[in-house]
Amino acid sequence: MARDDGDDRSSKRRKLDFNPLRSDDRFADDLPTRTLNRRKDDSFKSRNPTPRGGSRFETPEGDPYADQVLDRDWYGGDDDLGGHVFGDDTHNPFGGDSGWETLEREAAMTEKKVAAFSRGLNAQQLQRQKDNDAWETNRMLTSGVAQRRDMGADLDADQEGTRVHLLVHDLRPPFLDGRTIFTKQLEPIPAIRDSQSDMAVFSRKGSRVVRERRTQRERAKQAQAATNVAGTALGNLMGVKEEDTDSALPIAAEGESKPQGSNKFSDHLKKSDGASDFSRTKTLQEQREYLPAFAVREDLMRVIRENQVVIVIGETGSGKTTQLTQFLYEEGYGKLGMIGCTQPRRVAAMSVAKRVAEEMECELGSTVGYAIRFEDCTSKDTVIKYMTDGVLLRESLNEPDLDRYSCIIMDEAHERSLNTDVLMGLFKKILQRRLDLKLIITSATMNAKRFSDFYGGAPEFTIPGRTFPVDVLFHRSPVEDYVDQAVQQVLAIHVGKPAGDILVFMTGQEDITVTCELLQERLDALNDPPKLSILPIYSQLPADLQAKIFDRAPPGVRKCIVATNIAETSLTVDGIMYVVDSGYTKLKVYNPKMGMDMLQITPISQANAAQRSGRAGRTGPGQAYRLYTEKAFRDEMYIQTIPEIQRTNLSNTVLLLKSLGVKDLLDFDFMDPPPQDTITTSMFDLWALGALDNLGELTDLGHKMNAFPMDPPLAKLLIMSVEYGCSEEMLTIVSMLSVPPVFFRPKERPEESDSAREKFFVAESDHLTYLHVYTQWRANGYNDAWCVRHFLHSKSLRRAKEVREQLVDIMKMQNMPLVSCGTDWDVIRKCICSGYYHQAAKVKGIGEYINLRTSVTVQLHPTSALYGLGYLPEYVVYHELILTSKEYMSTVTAVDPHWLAELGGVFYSIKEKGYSARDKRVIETEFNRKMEIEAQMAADKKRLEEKMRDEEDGPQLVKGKKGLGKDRKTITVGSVVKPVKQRVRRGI
DNA sequence: GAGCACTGC
Repeated sequence: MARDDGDDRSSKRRKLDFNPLRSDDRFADDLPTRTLNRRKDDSFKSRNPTPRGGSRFETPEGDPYADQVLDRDWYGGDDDLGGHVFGDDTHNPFGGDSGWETLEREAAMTEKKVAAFSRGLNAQQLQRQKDNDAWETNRMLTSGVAQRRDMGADLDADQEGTRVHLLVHDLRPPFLDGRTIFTKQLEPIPAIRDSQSDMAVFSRKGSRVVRERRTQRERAKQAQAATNVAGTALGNLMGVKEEDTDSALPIAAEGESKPQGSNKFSDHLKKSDGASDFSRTKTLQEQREYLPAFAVREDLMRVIRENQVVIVIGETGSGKTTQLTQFLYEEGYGKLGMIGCTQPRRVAAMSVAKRVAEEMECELGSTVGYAIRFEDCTSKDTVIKYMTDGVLLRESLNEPDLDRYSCIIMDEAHERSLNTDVLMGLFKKILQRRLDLKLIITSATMNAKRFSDFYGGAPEFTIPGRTFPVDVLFHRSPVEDYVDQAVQQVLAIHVGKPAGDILVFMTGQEDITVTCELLQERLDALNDPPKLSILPIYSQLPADLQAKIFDRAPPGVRKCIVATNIAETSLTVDGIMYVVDSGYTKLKVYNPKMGMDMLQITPISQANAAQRSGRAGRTGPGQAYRLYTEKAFRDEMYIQTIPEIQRTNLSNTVLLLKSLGVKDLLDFDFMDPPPQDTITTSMFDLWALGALDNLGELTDLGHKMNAFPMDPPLAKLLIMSVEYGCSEEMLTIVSMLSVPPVFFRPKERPEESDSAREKFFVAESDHLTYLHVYTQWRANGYNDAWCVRHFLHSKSLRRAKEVREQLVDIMKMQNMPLVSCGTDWDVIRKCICSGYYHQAAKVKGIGEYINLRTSVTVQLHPTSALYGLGYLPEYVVYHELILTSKEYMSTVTAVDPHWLAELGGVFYSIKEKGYSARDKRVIETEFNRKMEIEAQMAADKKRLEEKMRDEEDGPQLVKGKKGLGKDRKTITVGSVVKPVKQRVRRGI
């Protein structure tokens, strides 16, 4: 890149004033942390309970309220846990309206509009920007980071008023011309069963008390902002010094600032002291024999001997997960190959393996081992291998028939994780090639028939469970505000019911916080209330606070755990006797039209409800209070949650299947096929990235991308970074993007954490900001205490380090060199542009951008490094869109429009007045490229159409003609594919 | 000028 031309104007009008790759002394460990003490101002919130909450429980003596509430509001449903009969007509009842939120799209942008948006600022804003420019120029010149000549050239360019305009082309690859079907699921699948139902309406509206709290907080914040400018971006720029009041205020995370070695599960498992009387007094063998699975062992083994596929219905407490593998081992299956058992979660794979190793009295990693990402605890002696489903899926890439295994158990298959579903489809074919392979699928009662039907009527075998009865109580009338009602219910239980802990299911962090606050306030308002220990839990909560829910409460104190879904399957707390179920959850749904995932509050499914209620019956009989009517349960909830494969972005999966040799996705036997829209969007994205060619076949780039366990755009960044000579830096950026957010922003100290974050900003790029954070962390010895001081999640950073190490290994294996570009951030930004050009946006207004291709208006997120820049870069690319109150771009980097045209030639070309010689050259090359692309597309289209004609002549011969059979022995299709309407082409 | 359930490679 010619930096000295002076006409490379839009991208680098600002020079970075520090080097993200050098240890920066502002972050040195020994500097005092600059913090603010805001606690005083905050406190009024918690001392000021709502009048309503205060008065309701002030009954003079006793508390008749509790029983009264129960009598009025509750009755036993006829659906106790044992009595549930779930039909198998489960998914996709397409009754009801679409649950998709459709956002208005702007009409296609005309060229005129493009021109109008080119500045997107009014006169006043322009003036402010000019002032800012002048000020910054001055700062840079005086600080010595910039030479006057550079700045002069930039400013001149601005004054000339020559702007670059991008023209946008709406090209689609020939294989996605709208006539091809890829799946049997042509219609989208609504996330909510009936969008007009009470629960759907209430979930859209949200909880009133939560809204009230939110506005209260905002008002308090405004009041604060008025009296204090320090701690803001402006404050920092102006050099406002803040008092070091840190010592007076221990923050929540400080307590865990002691160095924590690693994220390895083995470390976490040591502290589990769940030893019951039973486990202390009985030998391991006696414990095994006590399990229900033990009693049915002979029958089960016979069924497995006689059938290739068996569905095992293992109820909670049956011991299936630990015993099945051992039975198979004792039966001799281990001599024929490994016995594999997949788990949907890492912790489960690890802890179950540990338990089985103990029972078999062998070292973990010898006969019994486990494999999860970052930890392969197996050896050549391993016979019983526990693993996550993702690990097995990756193994199938290298070993398509899974030859090393004699049996595979897919545990918890009813959860229908994306990986499980893909494996299910793969097994359909594998089993036909490998008649000696045994497949055992374990499932909860209600899904068993689906699995059985899928595998041609495989036998079902039930292992009884060992749980206690749970009384299920439905609310009499629809509950409009689930948070308020949940709080009332908990208090009613607390004051009116015998001892036993309470578990409340909420949707997310905000709900949980409000619930806890309200509970405490209303409890405090009671006259001498019994003691209640209120404990929130959600995954984002720091680990030490999470651990508190497992501590036994002191005598006479009741525990009340307020949790997200995390307590539904991932965490099991003993001693829960009461469950309060809000009936809602946050569900990730994919909107292919907008190409984005969103988290939507939705009513839970009946299966979720059963799972939640069941949590009350682990250690004794329990009660479940459902904050919805029995009618709502029956009519407004899906029987099963829509499987993940039908509500998520599938570019990853499509890429995987393509490289597994699945040429025609229509032929792939999904238990529940993903919707057409989702597949076409995913394919389009892959094509736009260059992973699929114009005919829909995997390209070399696509093959390479498959080696990396991450989303396709990130994999592409890594591959491109080798060409650009910045793979060291890109490895870090990609790792940071693959972990949960690193910036910690506690509600109690928003300003401090904001200013801490701002200190890491690299102008014009959030990607580079991440690089900066990581390099600083490394420069400070990967120190946890340093993270706490700078409001960073050390857990995420450590995870990023692990991811990075794994990616380095893969790069080495792929013979991709690790090279550093030193301090040339333009190279990194250009490389970023090469991976994200399909997600580019142009400035439209203050903090507002418009997606170049889709014309969807998107916002710059206030946490972006570009926000406080003082001006808005004209063109940006972004990592992803997140929908909260608005559509926000998250992780944004400013780019040069020339880069977009050069790298994303399929979509963009340059239109420009006042050409310089360089621009002319660029434009000519781009024009030639464009012509090439168009010629290629036309040729491919012709080829494709010829192929299509061939196929219509002889539908049954298609496979041979497509050349599918050449390098594979047999092509078998599990079930008969329905004949496709003529003139509609089959999938590629 | 804001806030994101849970997994997994």
